[in-house]
Amino acid sequence: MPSDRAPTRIQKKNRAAILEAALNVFSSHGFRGSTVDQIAAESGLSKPNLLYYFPSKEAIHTELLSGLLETWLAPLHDLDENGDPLEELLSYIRRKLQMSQELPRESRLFANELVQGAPRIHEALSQNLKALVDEKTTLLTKWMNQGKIARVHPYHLMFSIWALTQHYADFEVQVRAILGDEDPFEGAETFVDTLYRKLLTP
Amino acid sequence: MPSDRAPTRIQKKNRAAILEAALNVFSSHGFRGSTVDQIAAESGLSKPNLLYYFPSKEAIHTELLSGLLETWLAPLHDLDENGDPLEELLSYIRRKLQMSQELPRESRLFANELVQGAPRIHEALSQNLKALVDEKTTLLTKWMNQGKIARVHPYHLMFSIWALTQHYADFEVQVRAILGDEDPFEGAETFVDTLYRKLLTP
DNA sequence: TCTTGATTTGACCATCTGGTCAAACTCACG
DNA sequence: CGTGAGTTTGACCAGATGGTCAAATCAAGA
Repeated sequence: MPSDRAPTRIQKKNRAAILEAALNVFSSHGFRGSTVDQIAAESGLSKPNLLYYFPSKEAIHTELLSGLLETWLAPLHDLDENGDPLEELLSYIRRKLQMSQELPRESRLFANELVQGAPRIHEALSQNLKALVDEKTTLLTKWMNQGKIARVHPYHLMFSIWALTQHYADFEVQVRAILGDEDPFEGAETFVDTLYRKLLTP
Repeated sequence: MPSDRAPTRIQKKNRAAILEAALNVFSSHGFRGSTVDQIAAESGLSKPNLLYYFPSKEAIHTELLSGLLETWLAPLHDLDENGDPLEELLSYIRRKLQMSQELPRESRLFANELVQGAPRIHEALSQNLKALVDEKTTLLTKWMNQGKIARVHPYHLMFSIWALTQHYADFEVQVRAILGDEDPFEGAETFVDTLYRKLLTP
């Protein structure tokens, strides 16, 4: 086990390789469906060597999730009280859609965890996420009261944005099976933009 | 193994019990995360007895999925060419939402499979589902051309309906973590109704 | 009631899987 | 270049898991 001193060059490289490999494996097979051997192979390390850097499979998974949570919530964090309400929301939605396109593995990592009842991130949901969402829905309600955007249920508005944007990453196989060669994200951007403009224009 | 004669009373009862148990287990842990022992315990049978009725874990899973696919696609099948376009769509959406509420296990069973790349139902997606969707999107396009509903990308309209309605079943933990005691489906119905009325009213 | 096919089970097996460990090897630095 | 900390690995282990099988039990019709 690496000591608690500053990480060496090799430690940095190998820990990064492991997390990258784990993201691939966990996001495509879920926690239980992934094996340490798979992650080891994918990262180019032997299994004992991998377990020299992380104490357990669970530890890798936990570190991945908590490390990515911040990235995952950043767009919502950035929803700006001082911007134009409709444009702020549309830009949030566009960023979420972009994340589905550029970080589909991350999306599926969380999707896997959530669909199975979130046994390992239940706390983060009802603490961090809940607090952030409450803060932002308060802002949304304010905008609605000011007549800046149409009045809809703010929590369900949130859910709809997550559902719509993450769908393209989480259920990518299905989307591709239907669309064939058509690029999913091209049509998606226009579609969601239209949808939320119509929904939210007062 | 039961012969290929007409199933006995016991066969019917036990096969049903196994499929019911398997739905519970597979939908909450995914295929790989579920064990034959779990399904056996849940169905009240011993493991060898369970394997007397189904040749393998995989066979149970396959039968579940293919058995439920029809139920799952029924609401879309029922989209009626001769009804009022907007009302037909809204009623489809309401039915999908109701299925999320009443059959969340079924929804999560498919979600688990899809998020992991649909290794076991890829064919059904690009055959049955694709054909049905193509048929119905043709109808949607016709309605759009007739000016009965607003013109949007029909495939993405479909995706949005699936994403929005199934979200409440698939990511139920998250929804509940945010909503607290509030009933998800009460707000959801009003929300999606408003949303699709605004989107689709020409 | 007797017989025969259907049903059930305890014991068992091979393989997979997460994890350990001692020994070997490598690297950076004095 | 020598040395000690850091790194790597082959061999191994215990428990979990999917699946088998022969023997025992049960149920329904002749």
